[in-house]
Amino acid sequence: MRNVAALAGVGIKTVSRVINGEPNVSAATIAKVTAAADSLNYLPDLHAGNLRRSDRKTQTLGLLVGSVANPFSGAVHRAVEDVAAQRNVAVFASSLDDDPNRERGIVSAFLRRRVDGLILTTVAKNQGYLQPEQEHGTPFVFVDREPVGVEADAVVSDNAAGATRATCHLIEHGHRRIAYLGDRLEIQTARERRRGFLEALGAAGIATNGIPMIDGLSTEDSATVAVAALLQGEDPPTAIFSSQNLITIGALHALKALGLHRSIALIGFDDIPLGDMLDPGVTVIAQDANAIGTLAADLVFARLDGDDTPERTYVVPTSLIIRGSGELTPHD
Amino acid sequence: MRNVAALAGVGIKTVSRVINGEPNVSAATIAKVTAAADSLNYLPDLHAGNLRRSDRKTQTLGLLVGSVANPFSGAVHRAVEDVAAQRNVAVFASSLDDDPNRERGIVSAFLRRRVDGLILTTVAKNQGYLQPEQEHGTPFVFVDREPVGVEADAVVSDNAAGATRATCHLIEHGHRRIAYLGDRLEIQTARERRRGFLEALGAAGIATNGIPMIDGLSTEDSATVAVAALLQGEDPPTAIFSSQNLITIGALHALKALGLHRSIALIGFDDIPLGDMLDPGVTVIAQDANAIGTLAADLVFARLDGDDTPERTYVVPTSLIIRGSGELTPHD
DNA sequence: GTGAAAGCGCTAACAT
DNA sequence: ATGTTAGCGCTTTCAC
Repeated sequence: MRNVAALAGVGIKTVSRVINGEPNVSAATIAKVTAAADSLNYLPDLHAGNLRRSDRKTQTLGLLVGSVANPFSGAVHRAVEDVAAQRNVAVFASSLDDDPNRERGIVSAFLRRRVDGLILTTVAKNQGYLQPEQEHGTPFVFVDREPVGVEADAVVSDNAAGATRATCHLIEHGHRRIAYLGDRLEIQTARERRRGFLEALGAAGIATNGIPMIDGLSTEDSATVAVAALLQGEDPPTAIFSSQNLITIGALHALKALGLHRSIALIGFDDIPLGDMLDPGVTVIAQDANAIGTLAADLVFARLDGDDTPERTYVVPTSLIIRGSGELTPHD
Repeated sequence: MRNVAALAGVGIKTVSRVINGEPNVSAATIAKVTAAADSLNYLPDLHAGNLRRSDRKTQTLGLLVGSVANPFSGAVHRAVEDVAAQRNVAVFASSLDDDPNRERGIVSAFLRRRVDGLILTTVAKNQGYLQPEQEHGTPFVFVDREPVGVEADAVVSDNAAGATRATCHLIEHGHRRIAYLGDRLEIQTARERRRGFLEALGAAGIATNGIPMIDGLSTEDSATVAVAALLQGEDPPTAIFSSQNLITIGALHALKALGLHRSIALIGFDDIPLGDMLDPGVTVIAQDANAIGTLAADLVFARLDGDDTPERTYVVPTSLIIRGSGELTPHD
């Protein structure tokens, strides 16, 4: 900036004014400064400016998701980016892999870089460690899972209701012996979906003891193995409710390998890519990742703009997408 | 930091030494400073430090991809992040949507934030605008597409060879009338894959005039429409080579809607999710997104570590994954 | 082993 | 309409 000022033959503050589009600079001066800046390929240092700027905003957001390689996370990320881009805000993205030990390290890496706000999918038992930073004024929005130990906005799917809907759909198609495939119980959404499943069975008067329930599935392969064992064991289920996209894909592999994909019903929570192209199509409870990401970003910016209404949890509805696999009956 | 120094009863420089793990501080002082920092929830400001630090490294990388919601981009992103995380480097990710007008804006947003290096999938005709920044010492690595107008490292798939391989595979299965579905010709990879396709036909002595070739497909829907028209027109092909994952998915929809998915052969460039679960399975030329991302990140860090060997392009091999759709014959 | 002073690139506050 | 001075939070340099 000094060099630009020297080349343009003006003071450094005038350059600052031109760069930031501040008023009270003559057109001739603007032209001189712009020309000098261009010829030197000058790009202002956002962080140096921020150091002294009164609002202290870095125009940066931190986003923590399950994995940037996961389609659900990717869709959320994209929605957040689109909102942020309109305000010239850049987005840091990190993958958590549902590892509670990485959580604090990643958050602190964001905070050291003085992000203006954070959008987080967390997995640690408690997010109380964020409280000092929150009091300091940094807004947090949790997505997919609600925080524990700190009051903050959260955007989640209606996990229990969606699971109930899926289960009722299977029951309506005549199923009584429905297996449940779940993620690790540390994860809040897994517990919610599990609860919704059990409530549907209860409401239909189906005894839940003896129902095959497998928790703790965290990878596609573990689901494939578990489902294969289940279907080849005694008294196999006539339908399966799978509570997460990778688990659904694992279950599909097992069903296909055993040639049972046209006889055992399946509904998955979370849509899967090309679910409409399989035979039968895969019936799912779809989350609206785009709506979730957009809302989360809007909330962060609203807080940054001074919104100080009480923190709350926003529930984004899921939808049942009927494609065939969930409509198989026990007699197929 | 001042507050920490005051609370610990030491000078500010001593706090700096403790935070950065510099030597020549007594154990007792370290303990005092650490306690003070903890009680104040102190987190150093990375950018303020960087302003005066001699190496001027922000521990930040910029990544520009097609879209963070695209599975290929997501896999590249994840690989880059994993390499960066080992060095405590955070990653900015932005989506380009193959829009040349957005390219410079995003790059300049990264540069204003003084990223240490850039990994870019570009689409503008020319990247000469990066030259001043490159001379200034910022390393660039291009992924998926080579740059024009600037000498820089690039990591690409063997696009032409992969397309040739796919086409030969179809020819070996008896096809002579093979349709080509391509992305917009502004995109370098699209041109390379097109070239590979034509070379395979030429080598087999198949006349290329009259072969149905459709370029400029950029969305799934446009591919569906184009393929439907192609198959219902006069003299339809017996096989299709699709040059990109979204196009392949669009083609699959058209084939299925017309009930031709078991009679028209199809090979796609780029793997697609659940390609193994469809019926028939989708034969593809798969890119190794993980290898591409890892190599690109390794190259950026090598440059940052002082590697000054000549810039070059690295070619990552693709692989043919046989699943059924590419092995249908003209008589099926 | 420790601290004081200067300065990184920029903006706020106050001149002129 | 423009420039000057101080200072953001930190590291450098150098003195103690």
